[in-house]
Amino acid sequence: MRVKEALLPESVGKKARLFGWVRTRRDSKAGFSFIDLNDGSCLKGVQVIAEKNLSNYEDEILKCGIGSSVEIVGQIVASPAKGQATEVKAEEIKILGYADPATYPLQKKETSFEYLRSIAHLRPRTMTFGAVFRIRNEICRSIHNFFQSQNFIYVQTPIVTASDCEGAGQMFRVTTFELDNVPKLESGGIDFEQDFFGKATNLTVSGQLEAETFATALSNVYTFGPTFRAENSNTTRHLAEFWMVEPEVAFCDLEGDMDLAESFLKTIFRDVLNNCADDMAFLNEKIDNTIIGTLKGIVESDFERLTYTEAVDILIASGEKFDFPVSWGIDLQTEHERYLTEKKFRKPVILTDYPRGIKAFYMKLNPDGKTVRAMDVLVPKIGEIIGGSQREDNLELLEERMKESGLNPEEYWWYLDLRRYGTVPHAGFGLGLERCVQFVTGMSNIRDVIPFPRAPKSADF
RNA sequence: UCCCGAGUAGCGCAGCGGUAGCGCAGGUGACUGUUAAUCACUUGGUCGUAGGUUCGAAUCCUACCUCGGGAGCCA
Repeated sequence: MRVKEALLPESVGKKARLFGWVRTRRDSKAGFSFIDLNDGSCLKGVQVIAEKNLSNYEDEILKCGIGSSVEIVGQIVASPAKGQATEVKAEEIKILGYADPATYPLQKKETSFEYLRSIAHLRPRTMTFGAVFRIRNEICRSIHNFFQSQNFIYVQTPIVTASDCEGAGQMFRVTTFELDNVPKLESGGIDFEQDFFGKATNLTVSGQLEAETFATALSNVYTFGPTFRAENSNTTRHLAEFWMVEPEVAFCDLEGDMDLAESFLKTIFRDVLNNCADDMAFLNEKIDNTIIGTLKGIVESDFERLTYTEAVDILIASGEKFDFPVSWGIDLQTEHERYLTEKKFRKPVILTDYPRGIKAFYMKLNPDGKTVRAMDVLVPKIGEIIGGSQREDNLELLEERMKESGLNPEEYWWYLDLRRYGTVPHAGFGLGLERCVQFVTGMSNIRDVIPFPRAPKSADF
């Protein structure tokens, strides 16, 4: 039985065999101890009563402190004291593994997230991280449910890619070369033909282009996997390795894309509110007392939708003093996005139709020739949580945009084939999983919502 | 990468030119159907690293390292 079940009032009267870790132990001279047992199945631990008539009470139970792992067999009874409905009257307690209280890094007291990052192998045992990672799991389940229930096909796109540029950021090189002896061409360049794949390869920065190939065959698809960016970003919302969800939908325009993104986020938030109530209540109390209210508000209202041009007009007319002045054509700064989401509208905002010059080559050109059918979903505090677009489905325009972006269309022959043979309007977006978890949980640093964060100068564990 | 800020006991912090302190954790004892239990006593630190200024540096200066916050890049 898991602790979660042992806590239910209807479990009273049942016999239980529980496994878990000791959170705290309180001894009573009256001849028994309270053991707070947690197994990660839920936020709370179950209170175990260990009486001194247990054969190993003196020499084992009184020595098992915080962090020790135990197996407990006992009867679930109604608790006579406040604080819990049930407790376990132990009949047998086996110590599976001691944790020396003098050196065990976790304490009963709250510990800084900064320090917990340095013991990332133990931090899942804390209340906060347990809650965060149960919620992260619920979000992942919700993501799959959302797409599967609408007959999207889950496609696994490659992690190693030979596209030398997918339009997004610095990439990690993948090679089997000995770095102190890299084969060179006579011209002095690197001879990638001798490398493992016979060409230069990198870790993927996005599965989108590959997902498009499946969308133009299976209609509705999504990817969900790790993504890598070698940017030297040192912020609370960037990682070098993160997880991204990328739906791609054929026969869909930007409006359909926005509708999908909005119902997608609402579904995730609703599922978390419904299925992680205890964990959310805990985080709402300890981390950020606005998260539950914010999520409920979002689920019940419509996202604000406006064009980039309208947003620029609003920002100019706002009278706010921005560090970066606003004018049509600039990329919006964090301060501008925050004004829109946190001050002006106080809810998620979808911005569309950005200037072509600041967006990726694959986004569909509007008839005005100046803007593209892009959309960014912005949320308070986090900023961009989803970035998407309707894709350029016109062969000539796409080739033109590639050249404009300094890309060689020949290297993307397979991508262009999708427009050459039976092209269709299609659209999609990318959701940064960790940013979503951050937004939902209120955790301020993205490194605290992924089990083992990878960031510049940081790849421990 | 840029701009700030911080590195002092296992953890959280104070001290900011004159012989290193508090809370929590750990240890010992008392007390108790307890809830981050409580109370008393107690162990524990070449003050991030390397230089420099000074009679004297945790404290002032320089460089470096690491961490945090903000910015850029983005998800």
